[in-house]
Amino acid sequence: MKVLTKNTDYAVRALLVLGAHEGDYVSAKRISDEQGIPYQFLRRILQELGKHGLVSTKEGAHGGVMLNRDPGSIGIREVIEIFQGKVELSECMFRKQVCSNRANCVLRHEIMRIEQIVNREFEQITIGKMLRDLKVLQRGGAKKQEKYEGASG
Amino acid sequence: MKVLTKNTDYAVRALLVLGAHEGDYVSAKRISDEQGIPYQFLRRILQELGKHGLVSTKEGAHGGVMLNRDPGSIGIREVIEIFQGKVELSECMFRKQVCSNRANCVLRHEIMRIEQIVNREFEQITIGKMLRDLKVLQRGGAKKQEKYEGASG
DNA sequence: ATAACTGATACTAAATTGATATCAGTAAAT
DNA sequence: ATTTACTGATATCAATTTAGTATCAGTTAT
Repeated sequence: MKVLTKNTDYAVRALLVLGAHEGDYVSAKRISDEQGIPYQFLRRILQELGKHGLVSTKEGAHGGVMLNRDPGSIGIREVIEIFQGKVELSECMFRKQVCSNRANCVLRHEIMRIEQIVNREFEQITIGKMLRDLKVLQRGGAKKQEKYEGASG
Repeated sequence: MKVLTKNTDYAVRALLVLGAHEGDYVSAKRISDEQGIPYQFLRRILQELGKHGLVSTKEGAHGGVMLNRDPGSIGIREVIEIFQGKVELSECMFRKQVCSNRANCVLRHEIMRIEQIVNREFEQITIGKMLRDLKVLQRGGAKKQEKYEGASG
């Protein structure tokens, strides 16, 4: 059971790159190369992020994509919702006979409680927070490296 | 984004029915009818639950399926893992260049922390707990009804 | 004019999900 | 012993989702 799809995965990685170059337009090509994300796939993802206002774009040569929001305001939850829809555990796991009184369904409450926890947690992981963590890693890391240009798995 | 599939949904509902008839063999047909679950689909689900030791089965006339464990020991997490595999947010969202130092990856830590929260929560919702909640509902509910034999949505 | 870009779609392959169908075997009731 | 009510084990299928590719048109810096 994989919770996050490639869409979301790639989007987050792209946002991290953009966050590391705030104020600059970065081309899809470059992000694709640096992150090893299939180019055309990434293109669509970036366009989607654009439609949702997370990034702004500039056409033509020297164009590209630029982060349009404070990295700290972009939580994983938002990205997930763009590409995978709202997190729902089940339409209603108990909509059938087991739970006849849907309105008061205690169990449904239980499920929704977890949904809220998950959403809150996802919301608290922001691009900004991730960038800070990455910087700590890079400063404290064993071997020095160019920004995102290393090649390791 | 739906977290729980029909497999899991149906399995939980079946386990609830079985939990309400502890010690008795209940046929797939009956569960299917009572819960509105497609018969053949349910059959496979019950067989799977059998293979994992959650239920025991009895062939032939008057046979069926019986709960093989204490309802309180069966958490949703276990059911999810049987039908959807372990809950993983992503193989490793940051396995590529963004996170070069995989072993110490702080972000991965963050993701795994959420995974643990989700798993813990799912684990704490047990068939036993659900059954208790259902009984409270039924005692306190507006209209009386036969055990699971009503028909409402 | 050309190279380096984005916008917008159309398309495809593979995997997953939900569901159905079939045949064989077992056990209780008659 | 035959019928009826069951499970065991698979095979098959359609729809949807996921991941990825391809194409054409338009924009901008040089």
